[in-house]
Amino acid sequence: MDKNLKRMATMQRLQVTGLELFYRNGYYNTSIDDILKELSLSKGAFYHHFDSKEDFFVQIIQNLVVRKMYTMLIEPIEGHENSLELITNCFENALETAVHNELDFGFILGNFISEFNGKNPMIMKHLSDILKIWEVNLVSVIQKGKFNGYIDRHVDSEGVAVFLISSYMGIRTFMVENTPSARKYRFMIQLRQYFKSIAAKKEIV
Amino acid sequence: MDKNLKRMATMQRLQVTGLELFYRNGYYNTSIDDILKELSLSKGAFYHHFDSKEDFFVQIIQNLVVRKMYTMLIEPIEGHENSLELITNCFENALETAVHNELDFGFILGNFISEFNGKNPMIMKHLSDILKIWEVNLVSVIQKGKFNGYIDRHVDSEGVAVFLISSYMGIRTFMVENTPSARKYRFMIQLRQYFKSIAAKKEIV
DNA sequence: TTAATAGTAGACCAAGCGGTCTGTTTAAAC
DNA sequence: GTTTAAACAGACCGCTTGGTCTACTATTAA
Repeated sequence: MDKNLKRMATMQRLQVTGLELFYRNGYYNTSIDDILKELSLSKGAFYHHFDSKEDFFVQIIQNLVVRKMYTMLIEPIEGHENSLELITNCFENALETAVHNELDFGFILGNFISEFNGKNPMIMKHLSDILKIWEVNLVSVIQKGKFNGYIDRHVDSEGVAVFLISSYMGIRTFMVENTPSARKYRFMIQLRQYFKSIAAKKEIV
Repeated sequence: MDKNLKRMATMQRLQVTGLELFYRNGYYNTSIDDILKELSLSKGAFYHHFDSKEDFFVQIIQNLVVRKMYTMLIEPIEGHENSLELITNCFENALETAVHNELDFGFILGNFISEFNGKNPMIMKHLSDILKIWEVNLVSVIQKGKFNGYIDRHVDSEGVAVFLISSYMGIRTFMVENTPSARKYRFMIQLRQYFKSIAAKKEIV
């Protein structure tokens, strides 16, 4: 095989498995040997491709996490239809994959933020940046919703974004603890309730 | 000093410092030596009082965390006044202590749940129990609010509780990441907005 | 005063960690 | 075919971890 392709393939395999394990067991609780064992690779291979465990993790964030974030939580809410409906569907889908215990990149962020908070400012910076992307996109979608007449013009777009991100990260933590499907269901109903309250009041003019 | 008093005092000191460090650095990332160093105590002292690190942690949960949970998040919302107002004030206060980086026991729970999820079912059970206490109390307060005419009788009390716990744990994670005070402010406004939407509609009869 | 025991100190251990280093295999370049 | 460098294997190192064990000290009961 072409050397460069082989390099890419190995790095990709390491990163995918790495994220999987970091997600399941946490960063500090996952050893490099754990990842290597899963792939039947050696220390030599790992340190040939990555400088350190930290460098490895940062690359995972920048490659896998950012990309998935876009496809799961950002792209689905872009468009010119009803913003609130788009966000609702997006959350619905994201939480549904979470019910089935698949990788959920909104949740991953929250998890890692708790883990690295106060310990590794450099990694925190990277996590913050991604969260910021999500936040900025939410704000702009909400503002679009105001212009399009779907959302009440008096609401604070920034505030809604903060509230949405919070409740999403929160329900995800709460879902791992017990009865994920039932909690998702209840959560979505209350989210719709909240959305109704910030929707534009019809024909008051 | 009386031996039994001394025993209690040492155990208490260990637990308080232990919780502090576990909260700041995580359970797996805090060594027993870290705690011992802080108090200038030895391994001998520790293992004379506790069977293991795990046993130590469980005792912290059962003593400190449960108690603080009551004083911070449960007792403040008991009473016969407007439930929604009580909860609002309670969240306001709890988040304010969080802004000042003090121990926040609602957040502690969320943090530990992420950390132990899938790793230590026994500890997860203990954390779940505490969360359940919070949840049950919220539900009963909300139901009281319905009876008292403060909350719309059609809302799902269980759902509201899920939504509240989620958003609380979520905003706490989000607050550690950046500008805690501003985010708290924005969050509270949206929470009030949500509360308004589930409040009993006045004199429609 | 003495015997017994709770409390404490800290050397020690095996296991696991991130990371290094040397040697071997593999594949592209000539 | 030979050379060269990338890809990989795995022994090894220094350090930290949770936990044990033996010895010393302080306190209480007799």
